[in-house]
Amino acid sequence: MPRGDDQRANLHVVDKNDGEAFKNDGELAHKRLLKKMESIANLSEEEREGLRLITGQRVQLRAYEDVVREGDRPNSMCLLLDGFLCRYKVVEDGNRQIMAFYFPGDTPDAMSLFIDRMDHSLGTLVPSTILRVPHQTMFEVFDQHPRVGHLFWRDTLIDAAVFREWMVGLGRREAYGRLARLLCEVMTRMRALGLATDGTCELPLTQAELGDATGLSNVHVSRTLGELRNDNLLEFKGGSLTILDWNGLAKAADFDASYLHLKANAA
Amino acid sequence: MPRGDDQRANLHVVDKNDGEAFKNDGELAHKRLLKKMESIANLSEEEREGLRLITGQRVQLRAYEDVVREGDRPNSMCLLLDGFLCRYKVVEDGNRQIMAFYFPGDTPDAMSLFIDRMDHSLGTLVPSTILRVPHQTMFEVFDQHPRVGHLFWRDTLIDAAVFREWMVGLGRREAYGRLARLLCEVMTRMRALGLATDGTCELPLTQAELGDATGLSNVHVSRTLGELRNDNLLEFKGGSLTILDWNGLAKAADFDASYLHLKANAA
DNA sequence: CGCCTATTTGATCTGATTCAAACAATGTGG
DNA sequence: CCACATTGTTTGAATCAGATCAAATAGGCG
Repeated sequence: MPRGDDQRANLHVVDKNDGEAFKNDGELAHKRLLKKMESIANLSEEEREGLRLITGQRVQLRAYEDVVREGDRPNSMCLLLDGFLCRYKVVEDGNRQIMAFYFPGDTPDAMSLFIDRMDHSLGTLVPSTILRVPHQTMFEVFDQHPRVGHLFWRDTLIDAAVFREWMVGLGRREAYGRLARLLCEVMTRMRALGLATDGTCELPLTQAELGDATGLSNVHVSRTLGELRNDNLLEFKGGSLTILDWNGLAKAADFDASYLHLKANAA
Repeated sequence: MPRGDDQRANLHVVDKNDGEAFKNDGELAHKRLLKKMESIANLSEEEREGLRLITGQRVQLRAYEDVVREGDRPNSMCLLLDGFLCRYKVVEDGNRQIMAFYFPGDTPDAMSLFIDRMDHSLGTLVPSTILRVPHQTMFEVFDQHPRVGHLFWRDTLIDAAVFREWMVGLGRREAYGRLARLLCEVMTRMRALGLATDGTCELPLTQAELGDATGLSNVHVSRTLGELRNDNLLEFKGGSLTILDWNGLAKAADFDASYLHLKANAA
């Protein structure tokens, strides 16, 4: 990311829920991946076993650091273990468009398995831990367990469905609903990953970043967020989002989670 | 599509180039698919053979007819043989966002292989011919030829890359560049499929449809297109696009085709 | 020719941007 | 522990890109 600082370093720990200690990285990785994949598919025992084979090197990143950058030709795929990532692209006038947010368990650059050169960047928003899984490893797993490949394929397709939904927001919805929608989506996905409690979840974003994601200026985000607050729909401060009135917000957002293609029990 | 009419039925034949007659559907399908896949990957002989196994039922559609509709649970995948499709979603106020255009050789609903329920619709813009390939068939091909599966996976990932590019346009670029970009993309893709000659290709869209794709009103599309014309960058009428000054247009659009991930010889 | 749809052009309005300044919160160094 | 620096948020005023409304014009087609 453009900014190299680390100001908000200790603002944020994504996973407060599980106090358990993990014997090794593999165990945490497996837990995260399992939780994620279970949110989008019913896993067979074979698939679970296949997922267990996905291992790699643990890497700790600071806030506002790039995982991969436009133009890179990565030979590994990242699994987010803890933290918060975004996919973004910077346009010539310096403006930035954030195209997606990623949470623990996500594998946001699975695309690099079949696309050599990154056409955008992926960066952290807070200090984050990732697992770098060699492409080689992934292809071996796919060879042995084609169904696991299909799981990841499904995941990349859902990722694309989210892009489409954002496109509709950017092209055809105004600020109020657009923001409402984004916040509904974040909460829904966080919930599915077990990372939300009582309508509250971590969302360590500045209003400018929210603007980069919704195609709005930071000023207008401030105003619009103010409206949402005024309408008693939500609270958003200190890097944390609380939805006070889910039905109200979902209605304002015209939100229907089906584009996330979550399994019934996860949604 | 909302409109059920067939007004522009004989306005348009996409593939004027090949006068060849095809003994059967399979041959045309194979030709189209090969051309498409060759534009995004270097194919091995095995992959070519695998692609040949992809067969199905030929279906003729009128203009403005849906191939699949939001909410559907298709059990087949469509390969566009001739015509012109778009992916779109309608929002509550009646506005529409077009999310992608598809040309002969594209398989725009490959996603349905791994996503049960359509979260958007896919419709024709002119009379079109598709091949309906049962999911079953596709899975059998993937089983026998995993590399063919990977080709399609790559294709769905490139599709997603195009969504991202459009997102950036919708969120962060103004009308002039946004429109210029779309037209650069269309021309580049058509050229890669061998469906453009001398900077001219078919683009059977109304200005309102162009607006639905760029998130602009038809009125503003008219004005902006006027500017592009005034700047001697292009001509657009009669369902056909001619780019008069590629460098000029690409510059205005800040267009870099790398997000299309075409093979060097195709780009 | 006449109908229908698409395009163009003009006038007005508005959601959102930009510029600017005040204010709040958080972290840093003395 | 306080003062200062930095970054983020809020509010106000001016401006602008694009939408909307409305009417005129142009193209195809039966």
